[in-house]
Amino acid sequence: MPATRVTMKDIATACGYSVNTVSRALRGDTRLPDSTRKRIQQIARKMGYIRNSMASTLRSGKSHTVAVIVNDLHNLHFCNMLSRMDQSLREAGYSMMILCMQLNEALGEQMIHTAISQSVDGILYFPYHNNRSHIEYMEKNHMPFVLLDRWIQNVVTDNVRCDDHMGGWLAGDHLAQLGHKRFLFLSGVNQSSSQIDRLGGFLEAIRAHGLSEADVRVVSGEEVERALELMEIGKLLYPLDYTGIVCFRDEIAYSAIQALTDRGYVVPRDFSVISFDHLCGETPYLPRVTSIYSANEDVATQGVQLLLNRIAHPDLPPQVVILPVRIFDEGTTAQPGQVRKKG
Amino acid sequence: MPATRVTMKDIATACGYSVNTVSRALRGDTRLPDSTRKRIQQIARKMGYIRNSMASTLRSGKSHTVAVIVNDLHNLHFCNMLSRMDQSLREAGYSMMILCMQLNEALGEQMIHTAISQSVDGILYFPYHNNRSHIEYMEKNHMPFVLLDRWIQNVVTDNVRCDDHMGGWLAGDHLAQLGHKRFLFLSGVNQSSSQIDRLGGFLEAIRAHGLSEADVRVVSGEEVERALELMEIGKLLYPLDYTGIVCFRDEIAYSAIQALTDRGYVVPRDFSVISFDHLCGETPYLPRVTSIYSANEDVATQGVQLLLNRIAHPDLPPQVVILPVRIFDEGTTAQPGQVRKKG
DNA sequence: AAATAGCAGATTAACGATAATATATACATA
DNA sequence: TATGTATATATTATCGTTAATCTGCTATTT
Repeated sequence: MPATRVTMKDIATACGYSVNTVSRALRGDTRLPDSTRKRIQQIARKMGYIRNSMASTLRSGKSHTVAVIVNDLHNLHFCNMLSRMDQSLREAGYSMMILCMQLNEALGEQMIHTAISQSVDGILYFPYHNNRSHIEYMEKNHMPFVLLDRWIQNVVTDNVRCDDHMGGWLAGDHLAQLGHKRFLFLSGVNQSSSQIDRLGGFLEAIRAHGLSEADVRVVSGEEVERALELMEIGKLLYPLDYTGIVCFRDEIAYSAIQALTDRGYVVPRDFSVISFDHLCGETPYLPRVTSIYSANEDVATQGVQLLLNRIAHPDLPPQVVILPVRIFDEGTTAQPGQVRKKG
Repeated sequence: MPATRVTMKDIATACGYSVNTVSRALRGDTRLPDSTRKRIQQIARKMGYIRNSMASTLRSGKSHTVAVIVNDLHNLHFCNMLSRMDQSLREAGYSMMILCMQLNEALGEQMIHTAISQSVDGILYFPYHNNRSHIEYMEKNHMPFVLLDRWIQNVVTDNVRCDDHMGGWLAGDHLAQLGHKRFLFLSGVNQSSSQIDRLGGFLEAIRAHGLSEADVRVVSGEEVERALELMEIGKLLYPLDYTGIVCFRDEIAYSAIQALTDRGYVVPRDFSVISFDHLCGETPYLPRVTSIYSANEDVATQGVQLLLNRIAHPDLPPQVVILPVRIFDEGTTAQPGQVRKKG
């Protein structure tokens, strides 16, 4: 084995054709006679040839690679979607490059920079905060992209997300119908569109049941502070007689239920807990929480679809896909009982 | 804004230097006068220049990118490590490319192929089965690589893993010391070195307590069959009077505890459960299971270290790092009580 | 038989960067 | 003054591939 990689030139000399003919044979150009094409392909295989994508991309301008820019690899919600995207993209002949901001959206521009530098054909972007600048950076560089999961204020662009408003409405309607009158809304990071929509839908639903915004206490905190906030649930709840707890995402619900259980409360006897994502549907070992399911796999596949479409047709008008949601009852909600400490 | 990307040539014409000088300035070559370098850098920034990595890699032969080949993105154990690796690599000036086999190791060769095609400088490889062929493929192509988490029979190469034998020993010693006499060992996929080592260590420990292999029932199953297998725990356990359950990884333990609880058993009163990974240490919302902690973050950082070292010094002798393990008691083990159904 | 079209394949010129080499100037040395 | 040395920059070749263009040759048309 030589120390350097086999190139098309090597194949060309080995089989007596020109480099160009080898290139076309290996790309499956049908304008070559079948016999020639097959012979070259066979020799290439025998020589262990591996195409140099750098050269190919440099010359052709197409990398057949898509970057996915994501916030956090610890988050199962994201990981599940990444897995699906990887599959969809591979099926379409694309590679996926994962770029992770490690919860620090300031790195977002750097990630986009890397993606452009690597000549990706497009970007699947999961916005975190409600931040325009990264969008503008992609636009400035003529990079096709699709926003996933959330929307950004005043940005009209390709976007795939779930019907968060409807999700919030379903949660509110569910709890109100059970008879709950006061609520704790444990939200995630401020200013994300998901949070605004879910809360909005929730309020709309309870208003329809004769309740008002005054009956909801919204607690929000940065990811890192979540645990701390939750430690105070007991304090927040008891004097105000909340019985319904709405969590912005399942992980918050897990922690909330844990905190409640640790304090001797029983779910759903003392508190009803409802959440979003329904992670346990996809990942069997996770705790089961009544949750609004938002078809993550569709966000992934449709996102890929939209992006590939955008790459092929840069001048199409922006397309927005809003996916339906439904509620999965896993038994963590019930009619309100009396709120009290056990034992 | 022009429709095409800004190149070094554009910068060169804009500032009156040659392309070569621009290239050196942007790479921070100190043999250029400070004034020139800074001026060029500033102009480049103002023009929104983004280096074309394809061209750079093609010419220089270095991509400053490392591929991580992993099995499954749904697995938190992997995701946690990916996150760390991403961090370590970025700090060292490298990018990370994640390639996922989707639990199908047959795709492994294809992943390596992709990595080589993308001119990565090295590969961090998580072996799944005990399979030599992929290793040989990397060697044949002179690709620096480090095996992570597991070792492969008869393969001597850079390798970072935890002391699985000691881990198994700790688990066995812990349960035997509590007084357990019969065990169920719920293993993951067959033939992985982790499983062999953990089981080996476990057996060694219980032998030291006067017990034997006959006291252990090993149940193994492919990932996909895990759920099914676990549904039979009740059947397997009761007639044979097992009280100690060792799970190959935390997710199996979660499912096992769930299955036991569903059947009316109480952990640890009826069964002691011990496991490996201690995921709940890193991911707070996960169920707490007494578990052998294997310093995942060190596997990640040391793996990166070894690989970068190997890239820099291809002729060093192979290096193996075995990381220490310790037990975290989360209260799912206790002295054996009577095994019986509740209610 | 001349003109045309189609085919198989070769030749040449990029893509955008970096490495190797060359040049021109300024200054120091003998 | 001639020579050497360092500095600052330019010129040229090259990485491996693909795109555009070109050359023969054979077969078909008129």
